[in-house]
Amino acid sequence: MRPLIHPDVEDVPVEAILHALSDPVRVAIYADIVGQDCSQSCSAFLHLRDKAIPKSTLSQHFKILREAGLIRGERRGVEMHNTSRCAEIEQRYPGLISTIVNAHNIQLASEAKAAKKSVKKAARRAVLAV
Amino acid sequence: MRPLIHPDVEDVPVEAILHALSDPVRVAIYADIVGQDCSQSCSAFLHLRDKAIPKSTLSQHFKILREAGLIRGERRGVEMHNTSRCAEIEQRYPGLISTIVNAHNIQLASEAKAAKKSVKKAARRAVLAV
DNA sequence: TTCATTAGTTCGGAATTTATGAACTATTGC
DNA sequence: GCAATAGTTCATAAATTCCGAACTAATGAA
Repeated sequence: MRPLIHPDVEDVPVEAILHALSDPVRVAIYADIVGQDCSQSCSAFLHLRDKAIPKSTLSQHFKILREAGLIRGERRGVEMHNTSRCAEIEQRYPGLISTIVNAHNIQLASEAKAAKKSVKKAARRAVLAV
Repeated sequence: MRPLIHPDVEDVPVEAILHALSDPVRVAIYADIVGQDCSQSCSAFLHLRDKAIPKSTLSQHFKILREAGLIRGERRGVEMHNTSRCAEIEQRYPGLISTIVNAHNIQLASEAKAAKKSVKKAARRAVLAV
């Protein structure tokens, strides 16, 4: 097995970072890792496993996040420990990570709101249908 | 010819914005359009035409930027007038556009520096080779 | 040690996306 | 009308991404 690649943040073009975070599964994973304040983490993917994302795909996603300099992965025995490298990126591209994660959270919030509304609408329809 | 699509910013997921800006040609175009303060613009692409980017490809790039809600395109006679929709995006995702454009500029600056260095190195090599 | 289990990677081909030349549309000016 | 210009669309070639199957590497139990 090849060793994991962790590029110097200086060598990562912004496009690579944006590309890494332009996938819904990857932003979700990344926001999750950043969210738990760079501390513990067994693998942010257990709750994604349910969503039927095959592990080979997840492995690729983690690789892309790693090679965009976004996360650091360390083998801990049989499993992987992933931590965010936000401090390093902050140094090179100030504000980038926090605004993106923030935007992602805004989106999650508005999705949740929309879902609630559509439930209400469905309920209203159900009432009208009686 | 189909009419141009300009989605409501509310309907654009962050991923679409990040994806649109994860291409070197597109960030360059977009940074350029944002750069000229949402005012004039004939088409930010004249200087890219030199770089041998075919016009069908450029057309696609503009389409992707438009459909990510990043720019507004208006036909003005035979040509296109493109303006940034940064104010609308700022409202929904505060700071997102400015930090990304900023990061892009930081990268351009460091690339310019690296290029200068490598010129100096080449010059040094040339001297040593005499 | 050997076997089984768990976590993750790698490989290869299918599915999807992107790039681009050629043909087309729409507008302007002659 | 015709020619020129700016941009779009279409079809297909090229590049990416997805994902199942096979593999590796570490752990624990027998």
